[in-house]
Amino acid sequence: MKKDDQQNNRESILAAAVELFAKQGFNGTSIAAVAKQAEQSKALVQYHFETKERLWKETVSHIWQQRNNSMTHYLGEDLLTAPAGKDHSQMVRQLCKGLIQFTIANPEWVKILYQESVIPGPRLDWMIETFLKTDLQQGVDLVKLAQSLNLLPSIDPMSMQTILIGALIHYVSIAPLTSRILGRDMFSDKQIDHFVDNFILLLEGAPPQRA
Amino acid sequence: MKKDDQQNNRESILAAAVELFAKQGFNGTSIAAVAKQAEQSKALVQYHFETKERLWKETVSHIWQQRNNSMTHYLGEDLLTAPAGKDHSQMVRQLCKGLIQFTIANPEWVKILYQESVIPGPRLDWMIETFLKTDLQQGVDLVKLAQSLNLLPSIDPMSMQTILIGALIHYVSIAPLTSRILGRDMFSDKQIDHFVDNFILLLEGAPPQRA
DNA sequence: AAGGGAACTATACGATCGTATAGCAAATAG
DNA sequence: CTATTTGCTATACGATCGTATAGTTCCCTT
Repeated sequence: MKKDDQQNNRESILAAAVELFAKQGFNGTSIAAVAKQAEQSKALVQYHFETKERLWKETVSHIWQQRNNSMTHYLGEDLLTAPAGKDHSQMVRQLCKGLIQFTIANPEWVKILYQESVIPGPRLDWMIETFLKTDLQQGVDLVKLAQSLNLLPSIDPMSMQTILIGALIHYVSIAPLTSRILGRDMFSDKQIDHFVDNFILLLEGAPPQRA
Repeated sequence: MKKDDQQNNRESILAAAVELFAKQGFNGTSIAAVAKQAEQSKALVQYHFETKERLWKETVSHIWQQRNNSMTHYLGEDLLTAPAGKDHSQMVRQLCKGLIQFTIANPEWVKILYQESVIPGPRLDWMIETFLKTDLQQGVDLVKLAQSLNLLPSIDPMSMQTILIGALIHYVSIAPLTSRILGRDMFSDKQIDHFVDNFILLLEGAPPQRA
């Protein structure tokens, strides 16, 4: 029963760290706060993770691992198992909704990305080498695949990826804010559908003028 | 000579605070660090700004004020003084390039926005009430104006605003990161033009398929 | 030139930060 | 059954955090 307890305690600390690091960032999160959130002693946190930096790295790795698992769940099925027939509009819809819902279900990595990408330093260096290089390549590859299936406009893939990810992530990032200002729940299916519908109109080539 | 000195010292502290709060966030920035950056004593910072929260609020206000001044410079002229003739593509181009270059010239507010929008709390509440409500409304109004001039696709203005701002801000936000990964300077005119050109292709309705 | 107030300094407070270390109980190995 | 390792705790360290307060300098007013 000892090993199990250790795993449970370790994981509960990690889960608490995920929540706090994503919400408050590296500097805003103290080891004591993580310990309190996990209902463990501060000393135990340091026993399992040695230093704050190591705790942070393990936390980010954990977030990215969850993210990658979840990603295949949200995107893999729809895009790859139905490559042929279907309505184009429906497939783009699935892709965009998948990306948004995936981001809503996994908001931590976006928060970490936006918090750390702004601060040059060893943490950003580590993230770039460990995750972001690969991520960028995979994102561009996904766009290329979608373009080859005529799901996305055939503009420069790198630019297309920036626009796609930028628009969708931005929607999710400021959704809590927009919700409060507008008094609507931007995370509701209805609002997401509305946004995606309009985004698709744009992707399919809604002209600036009808004339 | 006393008033002048006071102004200078106060402003040098504010300038230092702008830099540090944008780069490191509220929690990551200490009063001592601001003082050191401004080459002033820590006590002087507290004399002028009382508490850290007040310093932060004045800093954010200062950032937004600069931002609003700069905004009219980057957008006001091009859009409003040439409402009639001109090539449509050229005007959208001006609008997009203007927004990107404006964001590059004023990166602080985006950093503050993305850092704080993620953390629910009194600071976000204050920002929403003081700036963000107005900002959102103005953004949507700008899109409506552009749409009425046939500069942007006539989809839902709110969605259009999210896509436009999201894509452009995202480009700037991860530009340092992309630059390092790809080995190109994404802040160079050449790269910005390339991105904007492709974005315009999308806005003008590059179809998913040519068939 | 006397007085008052504004700009600024020196110094110290308690709290909390991340880290270090010594010890303890229980499980496991020999 | 003893010895060693493992999971965990108790406690304390120096540094730095934001804040508080008393004092000093110097311009401006009258």
